[in-house]
Amino acid sequence: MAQLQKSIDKRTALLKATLQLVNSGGIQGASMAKIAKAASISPATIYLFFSSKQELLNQLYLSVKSSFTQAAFVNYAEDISLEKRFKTIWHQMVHYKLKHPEEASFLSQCDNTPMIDDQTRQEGLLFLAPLFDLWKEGISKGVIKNSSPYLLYAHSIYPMAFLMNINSKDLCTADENILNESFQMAWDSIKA
Amino acid sequence: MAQLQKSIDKRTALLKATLQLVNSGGIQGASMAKIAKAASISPATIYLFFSSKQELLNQLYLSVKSSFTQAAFVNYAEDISLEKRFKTIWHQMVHYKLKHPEEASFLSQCDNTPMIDDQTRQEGLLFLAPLFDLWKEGISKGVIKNSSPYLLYAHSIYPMAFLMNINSKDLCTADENILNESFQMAWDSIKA
Amino acid sequence: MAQLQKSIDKRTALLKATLQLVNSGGIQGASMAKIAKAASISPATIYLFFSSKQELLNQLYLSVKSSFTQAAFVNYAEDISLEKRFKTIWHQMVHYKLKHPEEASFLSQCDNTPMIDDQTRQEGLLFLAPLFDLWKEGISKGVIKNSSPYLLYAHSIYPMAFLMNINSKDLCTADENILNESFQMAWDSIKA
Amino acid sequence: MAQLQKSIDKRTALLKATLQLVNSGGIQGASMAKIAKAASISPATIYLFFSSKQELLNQLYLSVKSSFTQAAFVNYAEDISLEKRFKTIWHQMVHYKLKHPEEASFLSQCDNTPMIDDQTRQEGLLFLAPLFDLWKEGISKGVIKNSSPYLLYAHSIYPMAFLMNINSKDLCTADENILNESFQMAWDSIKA
DNA sequence: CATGAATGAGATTTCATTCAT
DNA sequence: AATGAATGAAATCTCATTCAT
Repeated sequence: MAQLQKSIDKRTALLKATLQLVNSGGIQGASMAKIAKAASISPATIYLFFSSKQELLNQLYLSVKSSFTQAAFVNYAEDISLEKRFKTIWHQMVHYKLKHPEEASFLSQCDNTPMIDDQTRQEGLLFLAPLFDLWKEGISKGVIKNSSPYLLYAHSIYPMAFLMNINSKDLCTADENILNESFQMAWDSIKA
Repeated sequence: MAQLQKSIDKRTALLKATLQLVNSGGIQGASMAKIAKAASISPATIYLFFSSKQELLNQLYLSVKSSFTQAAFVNYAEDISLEKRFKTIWHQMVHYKLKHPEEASFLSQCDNTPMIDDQTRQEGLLFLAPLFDLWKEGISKGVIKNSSPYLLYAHSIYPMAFLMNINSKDLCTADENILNESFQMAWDSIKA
Repeated sequence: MAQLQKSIDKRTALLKATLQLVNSGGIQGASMAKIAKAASISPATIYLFFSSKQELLNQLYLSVKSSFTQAAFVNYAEDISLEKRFKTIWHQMVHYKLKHPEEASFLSQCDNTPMIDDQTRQEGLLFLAPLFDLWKEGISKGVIKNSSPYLLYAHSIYPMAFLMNINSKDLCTADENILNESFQMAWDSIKA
Repeated sequence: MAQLQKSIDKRTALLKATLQLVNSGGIQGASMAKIAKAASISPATIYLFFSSKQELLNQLYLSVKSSFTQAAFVNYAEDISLEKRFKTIWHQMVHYKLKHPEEASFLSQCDNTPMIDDQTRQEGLLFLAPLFDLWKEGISKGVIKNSSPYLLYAHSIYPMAFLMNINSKDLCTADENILNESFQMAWDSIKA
């Protein structure tokens, strides 16, 4: 049991070290040697947990995506209006990204790199199922535009990434007002 | 004069070669050696035009961004309604991205890589001045929401990138209907 | 007693696994980790039986050489003509190599690798004693050329390896005729 | 011209360094780093001449094989008896191997390693064409056994490798007498 | 006795960049 | 101005071996 725990800890330490290194120097900057050193293990040991750098990054992607969506869908009550439910999810997403800038930045960096497999990306999308269901319900109720979930995502969720980006670069501070404005735009774009 | 022309041609050839290589193998895959070979010059010669790989990529970024925005703002008549002017710009942007997938993909890849300097990114935004002016006009006329241009951009232009991404991966075909739906969402999000 | 048997079984499994792995991927391809996995034991356990990879290979060499020569000298009757006795041995050797291509290939691979110690190679030659005795007898009877057994071996036995090699690469099929021709050459080369 | 010469020299130095290292420590022992150091260049520079370690070894194989066969077929007069011509070739081969033990040992090590491609091995065989022609002539004249050249090779040339092996290990000194005996065996095995 | 976990050392290969010409 | 040659440094990954349990 102690052994298993140690193993899990090491895996976690590896994922964490990778996250930080990608954050500070990009995917290129996160070399296996640096990751190993940051996790206080030998480079060779990484390969006991992940068969390649690609797999390490893909696993990290899924891990972060999972953590992100879990935060997004917490406190999810079905007994309130659809708009309010969407608003809750949206704000929880933003809140997560503001509170975990490393995770947010990592996910952004993954958006357009060939290091993340298409299949892994697909798996990552599955975590969004509750949101997709919400939209489906909204469409059937005539509250949401009858469009592909991809389109709804592109216009109501994807803009967050840009917002976080410029926020982290001090071009624009994501204060309460800004966030409310942004949510309003998101909602306006998808509401029927 | 002939000398100067030859110099410009080489620079152009370098930028083009880089664009294609980044497109087919990611930024990592575009090594200086490959770029040199694709442009039919010596690796050493690259450094007569660009002081480093970073600068080459930054210059390419500005070049593509410029080409993109030029296409976006062509046929720009001031005598039609503001919505129609925005619609024209929006569709011309989409049209450019569909017609120049390499450029579109390159810009996407640049969105979150540390290879592009913040300063260069800023310069790139300047090309969007006409759009920002349009929004300012719209705001003063009460047609556009009174928000930061960053927010307006995040919600009405940035979603395109996602759309192009999934289009290129065959998850969703960007046909006429989809584009119209997407524009509607963009407009709904920013209109007052 | 059961313990001892289990120990012997493991040793045998290790040798077998090594043989197969060397056969399919060369000596380089047979890593200790793969050998362990193929023999269903832990890498660390190998070192309870063999002090190093070198020793494992050397032991395997002796084991295969022993098995090969045992097959060669079976049914060895002293009451027939010397040529017929040699012919029997020769054909039994060929037969063994054709029937056990993994063993044959392994021995070939060992011929010129520094992984096999000179001393072990010497020990391997001892298994050929009956053949050397036969030659000594032949020499004294004036039936065999009065040469060093090394020379006799080089010309009458060693060529088999080449034959098996090209047979396994489909350059030449070792059918009945070919084998008879080859034996005739072997005999012609050493007969007085 | 000076540049070209320097390039050729470096290639030659690389081949030579590889030959020596393979000779002293086996193919495994000849790491690219050691080869580079022995040739007094950077590891990266090797790849300007050979695209991989495999190719380096294959090229070396062809180079040595070519040098070996050139030595074998020098002073080749057509106006003497077929047996004498064969004898000349045979002795020149032996002479080369005795004088160039590193080359001889390298060729032996190549016999059974997967690092040498089948195709390269085939190319290597082409160098033996004059010998194969000689045999063909001998067969048609009824002087040589009517067998496949592979068989003739296996019994008259291949034994040399074994001889050189044990010679280099002081098991048996390849003096004049031994060589004459060995040639006699080679000839007896293939003569009609 | 047996092992899963761990690793230091080293393997091959790549790359952005420089330098002599 | 232009370059082919060259490279130091670093990348990913492997392997024979050990050790705490």
